[in-house]
Amino acid sequence: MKTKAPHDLDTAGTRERIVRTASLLMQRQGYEGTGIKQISREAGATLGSVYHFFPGGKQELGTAAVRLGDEEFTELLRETLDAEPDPAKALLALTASLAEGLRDSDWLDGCPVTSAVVGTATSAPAIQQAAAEAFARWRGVVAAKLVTAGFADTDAEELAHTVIATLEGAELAAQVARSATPLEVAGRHLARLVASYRNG
Amino acid sequence: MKTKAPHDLDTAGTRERIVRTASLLMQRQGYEGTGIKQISREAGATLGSVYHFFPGGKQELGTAAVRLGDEEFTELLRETLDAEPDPAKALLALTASLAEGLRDSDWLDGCPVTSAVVGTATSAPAIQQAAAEAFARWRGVVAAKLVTAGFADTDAEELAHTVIATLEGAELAAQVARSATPLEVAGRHLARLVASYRNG
DNA sequence: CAGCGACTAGAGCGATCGCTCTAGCCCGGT
DNA sequence: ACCGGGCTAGAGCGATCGCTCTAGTCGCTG
Repeated sequence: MKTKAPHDLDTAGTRERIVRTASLLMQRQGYEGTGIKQISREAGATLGSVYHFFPGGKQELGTAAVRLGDEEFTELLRETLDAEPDPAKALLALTASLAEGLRDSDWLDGCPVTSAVVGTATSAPAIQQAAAEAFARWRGVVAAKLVTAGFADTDAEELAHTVIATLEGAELAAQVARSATPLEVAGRHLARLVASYRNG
Repeated sequence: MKTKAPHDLDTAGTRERIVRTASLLMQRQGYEGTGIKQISREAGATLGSVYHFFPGGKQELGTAAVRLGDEEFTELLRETLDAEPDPAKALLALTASLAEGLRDSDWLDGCPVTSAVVGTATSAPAIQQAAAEAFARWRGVVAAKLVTAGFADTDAEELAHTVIATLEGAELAAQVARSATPLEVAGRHLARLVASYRNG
C-alpha cells in the first residue's frame, strides 16, 4: 500500500529515466557495447543512483531494460492486433508500423530485446531469461488473436512461433539493409501464410 | 603468382587460425564482448601477429570474421539446396540442419553474422557492410534455387527475402528458448509458403 | 527541530580495453 | 657468411570498464 506522494514520484522518475536510457542505448549499441557511466550520464543521473536502484549492477539493469522493451512491444502488438479483426491484415499493419519506426530512427533502433540478448548467453544469463519470457509473451499475444479469429489451437501456436521469428529476422534484415523491403515482404508473406490456414 | 612453399602455408595458417577464432568468439559473445587479446590467446597467436595481419585493428578482423561466416553459410546453403530438387523439402532439411548445429553447441553458436552485426551500426560500419553483403548473397542463392525450380523471378526474390529473414529469426528464437521448436516450425511454414506459389 | 532513511554526488579501485612500439627470431637469396 | 624482410613476442600506453566507498543533501516524521 504505497502512497503516491511527490517523493515516490520523483523516485520512480529517476529509476524510470535510467531504465529507458539503458534500453535505448542497448538497443543501438548492444549490452556489451553500452557502459554504465554512459547510461548514467545520458539519463542525467549519477552512478550512485544507478547502483542504488540496481544493486545487482549491469546485469540487473540490462534485465530491467529488456523487460521494458518487452512491455512496450507487447502493447504495440496488442494495439495493432486489436485494431483489425482479420489477423492477416493486422500483420500487414504491424510490419508497416515496424518499418516506419525503423526508418524514423535512421535504421538504428531495432528490436531492443534482440540487441540486448546477443552475446550474453554466458555472461548474463538473467538477460537471456528475460528475453525468453518476452518472446514467449509475444507468441502468446499472437496466438490468442488467432484463436479468437477462429484458428485451431495448434495452428495458432505454431503460426505464432513463425510470426514472431519472422518479425525478428525481418527487422534485423531491414536494419542491416537500411531498407523497409524485408519487413514489407515479410508482412505480405505472413499474411498469406496465415490466410492459408483459414480454410484448411 | 605466389609459390606454395611451406613458409606461405604457415603464414596462411596463422592468419586463418586468427580469423576462425575471432569468428567463433564473436558468434558467442558478440563483437563488443570479444577482446583482441582473448582472440590472440585462444588462437595461439600473439598480439603482434594479429596486428600484422589486420593492421586495421578490431574492425578489420571483425569484418574478416563476418566474411568467413558468410562463406561458410553460403556453402551450407548451396549444399543443402543442391541435394534436393524440391525447394520446399530442401528448406525442411535446412532448418533441421541448423537445429542440429545449434543443439550440438548447447545453443551457443547462432548465426555468426547476426552476432557480429548487432550493436555495431555506429561503431563499426565496415561490419554492417559485410553483413549486408552476406544477407544479399544468401538471398541470391535461395532465389536462384527457386528460379531453377520454375518459380517466377519476382516471386523467387521476394520468397528469398522471407526465407533468409525467417531463418535468422528462428535461429535466434531457438537459441534463446534453448529449443529446436522455432526452427522446426519455421521450416514447415516456409515449405508451405513456398509450395503455395508452385501452383499460384 | 532533531533525527532518520532515501537518494545524490563523484573520487577512485583494480582490471581490461584497443592499440603501439621495439627487439629479435627465422629463413631464403646472393 | 651475411643480409633483409616476414613474422613473433610481449611490455606498456592512455582510456575506459564495472563497481565500491564515503560524504553530503533532501524531505518526511515524531
